[in-house]
Amino acid sequence: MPLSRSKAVLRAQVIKSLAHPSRIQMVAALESGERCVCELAEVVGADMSTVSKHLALLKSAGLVSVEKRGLNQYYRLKCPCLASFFDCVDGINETHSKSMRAACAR
Amino acid sequence: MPLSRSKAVLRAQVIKSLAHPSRIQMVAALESGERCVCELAEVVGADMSTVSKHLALLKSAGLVSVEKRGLNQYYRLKCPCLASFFDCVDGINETHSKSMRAACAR
DNA sequence: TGACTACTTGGCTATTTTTGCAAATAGTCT
DNA sequence: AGACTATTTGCAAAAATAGCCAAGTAGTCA
Repeated sequence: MPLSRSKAVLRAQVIKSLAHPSRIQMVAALESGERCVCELAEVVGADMSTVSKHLALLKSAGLVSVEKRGLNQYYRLKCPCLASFFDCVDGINETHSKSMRAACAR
Repeated sequence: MPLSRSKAVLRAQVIKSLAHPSRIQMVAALESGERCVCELAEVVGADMSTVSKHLALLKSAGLVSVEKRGLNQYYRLKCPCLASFFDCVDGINETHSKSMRAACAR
């Protein structure tokens, strides 16, 4: 039985939220602990308003949570499985770049 | 040390290739074995040309490989880790929908 | 209260992605 | 060769994303 469209849409919402280099860098930064928006803006080198929108996306996908302390909003990862998720992605890239090199050498 | 931009871009290429409901349905269908383009078009309910383009994307990201036999192009998954990848995604969705319900009940 | 800092939101433009139709390509079969 | 099937490619329109600036909100601190 094929995966239903609605389940595919739910998966896509989460995956889309990770489908941007800046958001991937932000998540990677959050793997070592919570960060406020301006720290993440520093990490990715973008306008704070842009970073804030990226974070809103990650939040609505359920990947991060926020806590306000003083003037700052501290974002943190909600889900411990992302490390293995990225391992899988990196593995695909390694395999793929190898097969690309082999194809070019041919 | 933060994740470099170039590594984040590489990860994003793979993740983007999965960031669409139709492509997710296609990958799910391929989990039970190879499929030709017209079978996958049936699964997602889209024009075959559209499906062909989705598949080209998955291929260039290194997720699938193709083999031509007769008139058909048979696509298959290149990477066994996708199941756990989607488990992680589904887990995020479950956690998130629970917290959404809790927020609404409040 | 007023100045200041951290952040979010609105608005706008630019870019990227998605889609189907039509045309081109490639293999099969008589 | 000619008809037929499966797939890919070119094109153009529509939709979704990303980015920045400016303006608004909220907490802090003198």
